[in-house]
Amino acid sequence: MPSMRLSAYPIVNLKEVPADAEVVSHKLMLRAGLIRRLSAGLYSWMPIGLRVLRKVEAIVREEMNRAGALEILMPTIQPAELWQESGRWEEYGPELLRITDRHERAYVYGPTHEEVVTDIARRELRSYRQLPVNFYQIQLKFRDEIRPRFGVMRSREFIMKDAYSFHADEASLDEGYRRMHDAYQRIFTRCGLSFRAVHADSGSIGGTGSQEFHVLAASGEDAIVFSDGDDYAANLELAPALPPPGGRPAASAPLTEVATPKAHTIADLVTQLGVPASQCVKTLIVDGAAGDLVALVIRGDHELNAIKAQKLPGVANPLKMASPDRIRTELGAEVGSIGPVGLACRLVVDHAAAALADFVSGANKPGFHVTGCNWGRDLPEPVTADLRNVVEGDPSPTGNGVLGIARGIEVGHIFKLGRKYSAAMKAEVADENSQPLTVYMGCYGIGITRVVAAAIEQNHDEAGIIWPDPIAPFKVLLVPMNWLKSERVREVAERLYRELDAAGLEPLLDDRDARPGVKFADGELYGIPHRIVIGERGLDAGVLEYRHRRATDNEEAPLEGLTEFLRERIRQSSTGPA
RNA sequence: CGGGGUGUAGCUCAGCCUGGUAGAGCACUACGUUCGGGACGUAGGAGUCGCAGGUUCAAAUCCUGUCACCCCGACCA
Repeated sequence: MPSMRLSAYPIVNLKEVPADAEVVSHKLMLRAGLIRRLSAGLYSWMPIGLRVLRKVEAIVREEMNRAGALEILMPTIQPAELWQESGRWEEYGPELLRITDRHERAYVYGPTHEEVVTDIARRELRSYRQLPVNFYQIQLKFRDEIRPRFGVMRSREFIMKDAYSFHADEASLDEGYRRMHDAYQRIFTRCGLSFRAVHADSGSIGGTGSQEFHVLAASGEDAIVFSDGDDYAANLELAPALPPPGGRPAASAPLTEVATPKAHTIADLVTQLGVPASQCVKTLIVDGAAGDLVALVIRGDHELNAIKAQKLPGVANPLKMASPDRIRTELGAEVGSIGPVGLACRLVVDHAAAALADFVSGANKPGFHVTGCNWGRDLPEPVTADLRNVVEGDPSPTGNGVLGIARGIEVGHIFKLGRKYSAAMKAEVADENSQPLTVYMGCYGIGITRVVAAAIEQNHDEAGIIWPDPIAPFKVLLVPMNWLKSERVREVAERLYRELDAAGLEPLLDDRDARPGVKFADGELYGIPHRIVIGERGLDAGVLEYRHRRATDNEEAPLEGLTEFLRERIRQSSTGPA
């Protein structure tokens, strides 16, 4: 990529951030002038931002090619017929931007390309001997998000690398999936990011296996569960909560009704009755699949896991909380004082709640709760299930170690699709007996634009961005002091700029007539990892000053052989992500 | 979609309640001083007050409509 002189760069960076920026990456990208907003969820990439984007793309492209995938480019606009054929014209909902051309023909602006690529496959692929094959592209997508936010992190238009593999059998699909998994590991490692591959819910796209790749960052939107005992990692939605070890303690207290005026929450109970939340039980009423109601019982200190709950037989999917009116008329209870005792409703009890003795719950009577409640004595032995989110310290489902929870930003997702699209769209090849064989598919995405934002979320400080070397827009920032007046500084700076440029170290020369403080501050905002200061002071001693963006002190750098010096520093800072 | 909020200079915002013909800081231009951690002075340019209608002698300000943008919301038992 070409190097650059800042005097030729017209984009002014901002001291104050536009009021609508909430997350750091959005603020910093705006401040540094990497992106500019055009409209809700639509951003232009400015020169320096584009450089970063291109670097990520280049790494992705190299690793996809290395993994044997073939790059193609499919249109962003797709005919509605394909979506009608796959069934997603109805399924996809308002996120799908539907457009009509001058002939009143229906199109969509593609939010993803399964249909188009499957269409390519069924036209081009004739024989099982052409399999397996993996087509990928790096292309714009559009998803009409209800509420685009966080800048480029959740925008409506974004750049995605999407790959689709086609296989003759499941073993081949497994193998292709594994290759993509390995390629993703290499991609995010090469980007210099700290990340985790986690087991995921395959959700609406369907299919059998799926993993998400998350960049770890405190501001991440997703909770990721991982074990300290092995490499188990999963989405919070998916992590199973094991039943507590050991049996249930014996009942020791009598069932007692207590007045609890104005206690509507577990927190109220804790303060009014002086019991820990873990001795309370909450009873949530949800719609059943058959139009009935189902009561879900979990411990007071736990949270309901909607994904787990809606997978229960007899529970409406998607999960829907019952309306207070229905609860009143059909169960004769008020929200806020519901309990399992004597409730005229099917009960499903979380393992942890089922292991309680002498617990507290609602009395199904406004203003009253019951204490000393016991399964098998005051009410039947419960039907149990896993209903809750795991919490820190729960045992790992693999049996090794305990679980911790971290936050992550989803930047990649790999799926085994199976035959969902190939069957719907008749993507068939001839098998060894010339019989039609419906192909197996996998799909693999990386949010390229989101990777850029995630890299910033993970790597920044008060002063600005700290790019990992491999995706930094420039590797080296040259800051000449007293640029206008000192001919000596100017000569050295020019020489070094040409030298570093020729060596491929992508220098950015700050040749603006600006005060040093401004140059330093801007350099830190931009996050250029390696900085060289050229000043009279150093030149007198025959040296330059070097400082890594993460360092707090300067060190000497040689005037002669600077290229080698920097190569070594770059090697060091590229080896390990922070 | 429901609820709330905001549209005034490139950016951040004041002015609106109580109508009288538009301001500050940053940014920008010119000159001078300054110059190793976001300088200072002087002078200056820049705004259809989102848009349309209405009320009024007079509207950024009041009324109606409209558009755009932002925030919150399905974990309450």
